[in-house]
Amino acid sequence: MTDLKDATLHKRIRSDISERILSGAWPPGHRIPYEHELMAEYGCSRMTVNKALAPLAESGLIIRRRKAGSFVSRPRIHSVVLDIPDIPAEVTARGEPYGYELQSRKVRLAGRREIEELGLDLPVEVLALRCLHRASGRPFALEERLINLAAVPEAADVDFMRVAPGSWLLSHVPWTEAEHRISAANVPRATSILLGIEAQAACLVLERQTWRGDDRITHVRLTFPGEAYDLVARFAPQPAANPAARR
Amino acid sequence: MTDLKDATLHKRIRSDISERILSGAWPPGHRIPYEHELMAEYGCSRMTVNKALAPLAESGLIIRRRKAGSFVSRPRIHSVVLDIPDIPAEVTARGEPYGYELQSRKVRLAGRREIEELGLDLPVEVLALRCLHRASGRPFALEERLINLAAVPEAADVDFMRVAPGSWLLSHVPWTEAEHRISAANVPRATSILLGIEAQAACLVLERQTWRGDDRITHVRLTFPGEAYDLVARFAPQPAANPAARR
DNA sequence: TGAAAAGTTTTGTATAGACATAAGAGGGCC
DNA sequence: GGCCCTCTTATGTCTATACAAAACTTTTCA
Repeated sequence: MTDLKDATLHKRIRSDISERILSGAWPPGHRIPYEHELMAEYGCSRMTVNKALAPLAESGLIIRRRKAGSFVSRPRIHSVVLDIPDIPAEVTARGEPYGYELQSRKVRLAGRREIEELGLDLPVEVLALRCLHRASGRPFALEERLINLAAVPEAADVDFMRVAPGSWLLSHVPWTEAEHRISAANVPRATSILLGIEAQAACLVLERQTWRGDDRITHVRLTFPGEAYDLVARFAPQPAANPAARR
Repeated sequence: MTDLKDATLHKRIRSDISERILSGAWPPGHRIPYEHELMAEYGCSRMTVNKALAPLAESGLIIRRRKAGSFVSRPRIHSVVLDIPDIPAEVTARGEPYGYELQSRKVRLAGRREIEELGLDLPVEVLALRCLHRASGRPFALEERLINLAAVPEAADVDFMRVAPGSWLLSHVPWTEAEHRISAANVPRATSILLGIEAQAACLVLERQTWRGDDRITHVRLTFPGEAYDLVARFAPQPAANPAARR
């Protein structure tokens, strides 16, 4: 019951409770002790109990209702923390030498399809980049990226032969929102040739759209050969670190 | 600066600060005001300021050091909350009629490959299920599931003709950990026939392994026709609700 | 000069009390 | 029975205070 790992009292109360919930000892719907009962049990003040319970309510593990009490929440949380890869870091983390190659770079007005991908209304100057990431010399991912030069004019002067656009953007442009779309696709022949795979082989496609406030910063499509790549998300419900890993 | 949406003071302080960080006004490394400065600015007690800042530190957006102060943390968080679908809910949420069909059900000793998928050491009795989920009559997902009967003996008596195994497990068996693997694959011919797609069409494959403590509960592989299905994760860094959606 | 000691500042945790708010429980009235 | 009002109870938020721990700064003393 008393967990010696957690030094402070409110953390110990919190982990005692979440442990009982997650072990199934307290099933969904079960009423957990009132604050004053926990005060008595742990011999502490109500603020301390409240500090233990409030984050459990915020994370959705319990539901609190005035007068009624606190209850283990019914619908089990069903979301997962997915670690989205920064490709150079990802490849080197696997212990493979990382290679990067800028294949094309153009500044131009966004085409119709690109306007849609960037979600813009009117034509705008974009920087269009296509890069190939390699692991141990083999193609690892094809990156097709549009950068909105109206929002990030500095990008026009960066030497993307040397630095990958994802890394540069991540460290130079703050963002407030991102949307990821993960899908499977049969890619066009040109793409399959670049990736060195068969024409009909399935690929994992990760698209990311990034905003800063209302400005669209960038849209990127990463195409991974399906055979060689998985995304792995591990959910350990405690709001601790997220130990995501990849094959 | 002052956000009228957030009724309570500590939430307003919290969102004011995270807003300035996420907009880039306070870049990584920037020292945010001391607690006593925020007390003066908002005219409140230190406990209230602390209640605003503590979750920001816990979520990793800021780093707090005694004597030195609190700072915007350097490495930008790069993970994403992905909403993993409960298929019946998912289909009906799209406004399509949901159909479910149990295709096969067997209790048997786990085969070699299945032992590996369940991560077991020795042979064990499993319940093997194959179900097809339909949306508007069309195949939506193929579910291939193994349930470890040593861990969940009750599953042997459930009528999985009527209730989908995912829904039953979710509401009857608590779990403590889950690992998800997302990949793209060209599926075997038998699967493509079941899903009513071309033999070489790419599919999105979602595998989930669930634990309760050290016991493996279930392993499931969901295969979605790639053309018809995306996973979408929207990252809005506020630790509020996760507004995930799907195409 | 240089290392140890003392002081200062900031965060971390906890207490006790106060008032507000929501909502279930029960009683009385039509 | 059904409806409204009041009473009660549990949570929600906040204050003021206290002491502890960490870490940077200054002073002291060998």
